[in-house]
Amino acid sequence: MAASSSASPATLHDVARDAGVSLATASRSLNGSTRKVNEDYRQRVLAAAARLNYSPNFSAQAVAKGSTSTVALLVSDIADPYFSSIAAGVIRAAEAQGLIVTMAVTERSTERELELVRALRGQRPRVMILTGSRSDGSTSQAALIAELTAFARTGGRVVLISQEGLPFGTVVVDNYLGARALANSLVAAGYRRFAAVCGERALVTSRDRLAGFADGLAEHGIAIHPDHVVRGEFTRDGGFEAAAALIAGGLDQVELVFAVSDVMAIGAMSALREAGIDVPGDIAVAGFDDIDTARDVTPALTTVNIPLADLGRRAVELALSDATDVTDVTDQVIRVETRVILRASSPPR
Amino acid sequence: MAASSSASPATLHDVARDAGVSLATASRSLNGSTRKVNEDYRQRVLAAAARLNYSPNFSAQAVAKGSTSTVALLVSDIADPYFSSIAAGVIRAAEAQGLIVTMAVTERSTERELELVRALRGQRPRVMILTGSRSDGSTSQAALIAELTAFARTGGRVVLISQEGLPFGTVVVDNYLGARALANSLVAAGYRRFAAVCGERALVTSRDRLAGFADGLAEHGIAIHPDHVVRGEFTRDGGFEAAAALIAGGLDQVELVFAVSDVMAIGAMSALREAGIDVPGDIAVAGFDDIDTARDVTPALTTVNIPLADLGRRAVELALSDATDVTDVTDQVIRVETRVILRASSPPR
DNA sequence: CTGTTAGCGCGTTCAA
DNA sequence: TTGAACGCGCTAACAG
Repeated sequence: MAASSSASPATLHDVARDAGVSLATASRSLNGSTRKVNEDYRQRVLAAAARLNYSPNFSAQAVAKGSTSTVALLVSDIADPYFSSIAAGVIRAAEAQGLIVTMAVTERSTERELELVRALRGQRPRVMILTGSRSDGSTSQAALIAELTAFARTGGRVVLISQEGLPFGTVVVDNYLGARALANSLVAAGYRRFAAVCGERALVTSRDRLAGFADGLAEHGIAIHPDHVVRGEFTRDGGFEAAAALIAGGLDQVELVFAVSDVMAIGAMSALREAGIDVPGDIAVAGFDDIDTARDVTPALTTVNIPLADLGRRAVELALSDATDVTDVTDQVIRVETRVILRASSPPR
Repeated sequence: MAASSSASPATLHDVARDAGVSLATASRSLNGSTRKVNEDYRQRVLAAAARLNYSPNFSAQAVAKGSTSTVALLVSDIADPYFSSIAAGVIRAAEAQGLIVTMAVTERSTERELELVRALRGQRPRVMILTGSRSDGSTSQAALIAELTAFARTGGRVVLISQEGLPFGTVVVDNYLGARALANSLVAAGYRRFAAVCGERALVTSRDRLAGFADGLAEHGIAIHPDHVVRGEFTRDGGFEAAAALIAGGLDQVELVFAVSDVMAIGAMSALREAGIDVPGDIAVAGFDDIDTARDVTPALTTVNIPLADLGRRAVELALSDATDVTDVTDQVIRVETRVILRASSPPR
């Protein structure tokens, strides 16, 4: 008996031999779409497979068939609840179709994103889903589009979850309208003096939300003083630091701080708390996304709901919908509704 | 010119032809570990590859080499911050090694877990990492072990993040000791009357933490009244409902509620708040895990820190450490330290 | 150092 | 229906 040296997995060949049938018959019994195999043989093959603990080699299947069952998912940061909720939706939808999900993390770097897309192409995934705000002006952007286009041209499906405008299937969140609706609701609740905590200027998501919010206020003749618009990283800590800067700069009579994401809003709330400022007693806060924890912080966070898991699900559906007719559908867009959620962090005043 | 019908990706063969060299030379230029290729040729191959937008086919490479660069990761729920933080650690460590991560979600079902492990074997991953509490007594457990053993026997590495005891590499969190230390700290802070919010009885993690907590109290002659131990799903909502049951059953003079996970603790805090019970004024709360949001809820949550991202990183390291010498190391165990973090949800009394 | 050739594990034609 | 043979894209001997 050989030593404990690792044996290699049983192959289809082994199964066929063990069952006393041909390779082709074994293949057909184990996978063959339309089964046209004698039931006796089938059973013998199945038994042999079980006996040998056979597991089909996906790589070999992919090479033989010329296609995989893989969905590649690119996120900025999987520990961020925004992305992890979307990922949950993607994975659930993919698994329902028998697809495997591979995941890569850009850590919010557009260069890294490009690298990863390049690498991911090697997997020959059926679908590539990119999530995370586009940031324009980056030098990688053109290269990224080229890479994605090359992928799409060779039969791959690309779906973006973010902003429209790129020539690929896109699941779009109407950040502008959502933020404008939020502004309107907050004005209706009696707020008049606002500050904003934003991400970096190039981030389209952040920019759209700020613009929507500002325009919503403008409808009521309200403007945010430029000193009251502070920027930081698009993370919890970024929100914390931006809010700290805001506090240091003097809050004047600001009544409500709008953060362009819940994650930033939660960071901002922590900063306010640490500065001894009561929320919402001294100052109210609102965010955007409606991540799970938005309802669990105290006070519960006013925000704009996005059906995050749905985003992921619909991205998969969009990708899989039109395997045919790729000509015109390439730039298909699904628009997802947002909904203002008023909670205790912005009581009527 | 052909229609817009999707062309197939350029192959190595195409590149070789375009560069005017042999297949082997092209292969060596593009991947060959120890480069022993004339620089002129190399450049020509690289240029051809760029021109044709060549991307190596990982599946074909895997078939030819007989091994992949894949890490398969199994989690209970990627939207749960506990798992998403671990996943972040796994992905970061894997990407640093040039490995691709595939992810599957069990949705806390042991049957589903078994199915997925079976399916994942088809990928021939180098490593399979399972996270999530073992739950004993499940009928799938034996089959799961068999499946994992088969995988390990054919050269795969298995690493569990959870409880030790299974014959695979394991990253172990000392739940028992951590909970006991927490109990001691809370008694030192002046608490005497406790309730516990737990997961289902079969979940080893939940059980270990409860046992540690109870034993820690016992050192001080304190016991938790059986009526004050409530159970629910190992989720935020499970914590909410368990706490609601606790409230309905009468809190008597309970001073602190210990939830066996932060996620449950946060659910419990919401239930308490909704019942008009002030935390920590009326009743204190403590959790376990130290997920990111633990510090952002109000009051900030007392808990036991686990270095979650590190868990993932160390699991990858453990898996990759001993490709040799598989005999004795198979059941290698890495023990991770925990640390009590007292926060505002359990002020001294 | 280069090119030729034989596989890797499997799907799928094509005859039988 | 079944089986033999070829090919998928690539790596790794082997020979030049």
